[in-house]
Formats: sequence, C-alpha cells, structure tokens
Amino acid sequence: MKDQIRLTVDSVVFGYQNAELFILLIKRKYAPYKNDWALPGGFVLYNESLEDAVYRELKEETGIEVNYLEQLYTFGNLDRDPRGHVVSTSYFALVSPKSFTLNPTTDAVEAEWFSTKDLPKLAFDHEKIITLAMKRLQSKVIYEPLGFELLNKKFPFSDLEKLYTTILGRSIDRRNFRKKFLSLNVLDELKEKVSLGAGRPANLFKFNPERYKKLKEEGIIFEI
Amino acid sequence: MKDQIRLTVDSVVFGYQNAELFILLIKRKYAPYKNDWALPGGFVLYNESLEDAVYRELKEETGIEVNYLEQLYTFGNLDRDPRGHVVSTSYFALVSPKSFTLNPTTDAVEAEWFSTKDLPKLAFDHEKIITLAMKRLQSKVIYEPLGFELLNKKFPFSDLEKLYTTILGRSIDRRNFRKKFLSLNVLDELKEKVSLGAGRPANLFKFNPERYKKLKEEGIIFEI
DNA sequence: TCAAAAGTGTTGGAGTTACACCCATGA
DNA sequence: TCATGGGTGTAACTCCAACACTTTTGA
Repeated sequence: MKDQIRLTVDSVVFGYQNAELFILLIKRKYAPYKNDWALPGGFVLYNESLEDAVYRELKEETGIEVNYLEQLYTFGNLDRDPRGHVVSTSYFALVSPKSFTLNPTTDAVEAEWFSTKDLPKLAFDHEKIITLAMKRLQSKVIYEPLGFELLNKKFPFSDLEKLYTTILGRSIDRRNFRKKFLSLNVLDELKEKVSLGAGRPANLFKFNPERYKKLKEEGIIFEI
Repeated sequence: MKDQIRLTVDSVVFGYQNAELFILLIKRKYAPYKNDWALPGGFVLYNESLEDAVYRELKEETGIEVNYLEQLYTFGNLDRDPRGHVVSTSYFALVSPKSFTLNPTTDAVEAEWFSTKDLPKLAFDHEKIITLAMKRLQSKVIYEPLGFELLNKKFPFSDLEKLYTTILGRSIDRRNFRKKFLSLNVLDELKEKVSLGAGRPANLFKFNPERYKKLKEEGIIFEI
C-alpha cells in the first residue's frame, strides 16, 4: 500500500437558495485535517469508475442526490496530501432546491451547506478546487443552460434572473435578460401563476430540455 | 500490484505544417495493442507529478519538446484498458514548427506525425481522447491566443489565417480576420518581409505575450 | 391606497458581415 | 507582362446596452 499512488475523487456540490449560492462540506472525522471542513469525497475503489466513486461518496457522506455532474480537473501535485502521493479528480455538481435540505441519515458524519461568500477554513487544497469550480460555473452558465438544475422545475422568471445575478456576481438588466432568454426559445411559459409575498404574482416558466437538445443539434448556440 | 488502480498520462501533441494539423503517435512495442499506434504516454511514477510524467514520457518516447501543455480530461471507465483498472489523465500539447521534425534519438521507439484527417487505427480509447482534444483546440483557439504556439515566432499574416482555417475547418474572410486580429492589439508588425515563392512578399508579425497579459489583467478579452 | 414585485419597447451605437479591387514581387 | 499571393475600405445590418413607466396583487 505504501509507495503506491492512490486516487481520490472530490465533489464541489452547489446548491442555491434565496439568492445565495451554497457549497456542501463535510467535517472530517479523522486525521489529517481532523475536524476541518472538506469537500465530500474519498478513495476510488478498485474496479469502480470515477463517477461511481463520486456518487457513492456523496451518498455515504451526505445522503444527497445530485442533478448534474461534470468533471472539473485532476490535481496531482505531490504536496497536496500529507498521506503521500494522492491524486484527486474533482467534480462539480448541482442540486435542485428539493434536495437542498439535508436528511441527517448518515449518522456521525456532519455535512453542512456553506454560503460561497462565507466559507470556513478548508482541508487539503480544497479551497483551490472550489475556486476553480466557481469559475467554471460562471463561465459555463452563460453558454449552457445549467442554471435550471439549481431551480425548481417551475419557476418565476425573477428566480432565474436572481440566480444569474448571484452566480455572475453582477446585476443584470431585467428587460434585456428576459428578452434574450426568451428569444433562445427553450422556456415554456405556463398558465400558472405564483404569488410570493408582496407584489404582483409571477408567471411560471419551465425549461424545455427537448427543445434545447433539438436546437443544439441544429447548431444553434445557447448564449446569455 | 494487482487489484490496484494504476494511473497513466496520455498526450495529444499537435503540430502544424503546410495548412495541415498533425498529431504525434507512437507505435506500441508491447501487448496490449502491440504494433498499433497510440498516444505517447505511460504510467505515472510514485512521487511524480502528472505534468512531470507527461514531459518524461514525451522525452522518452518521442524526444520532443512541447511549447504549450494543458490538462484535458481524466478517463476512468473500467473497460478502457485490458490490463485492469487503469485511469488516464490526458493532456493536450502544441509544438512549434522547429520541433516538428523528429530527431530519431530514442532508438527502437517509432514516433510519427499523422495528419488529423488521416489517422490510423488507435489503441485503447485514444481515438476518443483525440476527438476531445480537437474539440478543445477548436473552442479554445477563439478565445485564447494559442495558435501562435504552432507557428514560428515571426510569421506572415497569411500563416495565421491558414492556421485558423485549418483548425476551425471553415474558410475565413481575410479582411475581417485581419481587422479583428489587429484590433486586439497583441500583434507587433515587424519591418521585415518574407517572400514565399510567388506573389507579393508578406510583412512579418510577432505575437506580443506581455501586451496580451496586460490586456487580460485589465479584463479585455481576446476573442476571434 | 400604498407598497412591492412583475411585466413591457424603443433607440443609439457598436460590432459583424459581406463584398472586389489594387499592389508588389519573381518568373 | 503575367501569375501569384498580399494588402486594403465601405456600407448594410444585426445585436447589444441603456433606460422608466405601467400593471397586478396583498396588506
């Protein structure tokens, strides 16, 4: 077991609530970095694919089901893990609001959502991984319709706008955003309305993945 | 050694000559896939970083020096290598024309450039890796000035244009391309001219990496 | 009736595309 | 002087950014 390269996976799981982005972290039970917060993940088993390892670890450590998963980067610096030569393939994942509340299934393991604006000190090089994941989310959300994975199936337009504002970290012109998004022709306007506290009730929309797929095949590119 | 995940690196090395893109392949000396063509690469050693492994394997197998290196993707399917559970992190690299001719240093190992339009049957999942690398090159060349890594330091504008035509696989309007590229303000026009066979001699240009870096820091984005 | 959020059009400017002829050289 | 590739400008159009008031509801 010694003098052997070992392979881990780590996942940056994003959740979204009330115009805030969150990342799922777990508290480490063992050394190294005992009691520090870290990304969910762990060693890949023999004859286990990378994605299987990600799903297994997420289930074991957090009990969460993700909506979207994508490989991020593989870190292989020699100084990244005090236990020796440990290479980690990182993933980034998105969860829908209904998976946002954590069931405290997996006893003993502490898992918690942290606002991206208020992250604790992290184990290993996990801060670096998170930084990369956030950049990737930002750059990806403008040319692929990922955002919907973080929202409910049906959502008012303002949710989408707030989500983009949050992810991109800048304000967006409501009229232009709506115009542009609707012109992409991948949203279905529903007959339903929803009233969120004060103000005029909002129309609900739904992302149409089939239409998106078809447009993509035709070479039409999504771009916000 | 058995029942142990092993880690390899594989590199897709691109070269460019006469309006054609080439990929560097080696002929496998041992099973599996003995005598098939494959991407240069091999097992990562204990206490060796991924990039070091890439450079080492490229040197051992091809004797080549690359100009640009970037991680591509990590493949971890269980069926990708008949030898067992072998995970491979792939890289993509660019070489300048002066490194394009192969010195037959590393005896016994056969390395050869293949046109991307005429690739042989490949070992493992290397065809898949190459497909991904080509997509990455295409999408990246339009928002990062990678192309220069495939050209001589000093080059006539037509070289740049032909390179983009080749990589993107479509024709480009000469006037618009030149206008746009020059307006990015990262090329220095030299006083030198070069005459390539027939026709009016062309002015030489040089990429200015410092200027590009400065513009990038100011938030100006390169985009062709 | 007031507060709060949803919904909606227009205009100017920037940037992109489309397009064809002259220039400098070597053979 | 001819063949070859290099170098250049303009006009139409499309796309993007900027900008503020009306509508609908609940309290």
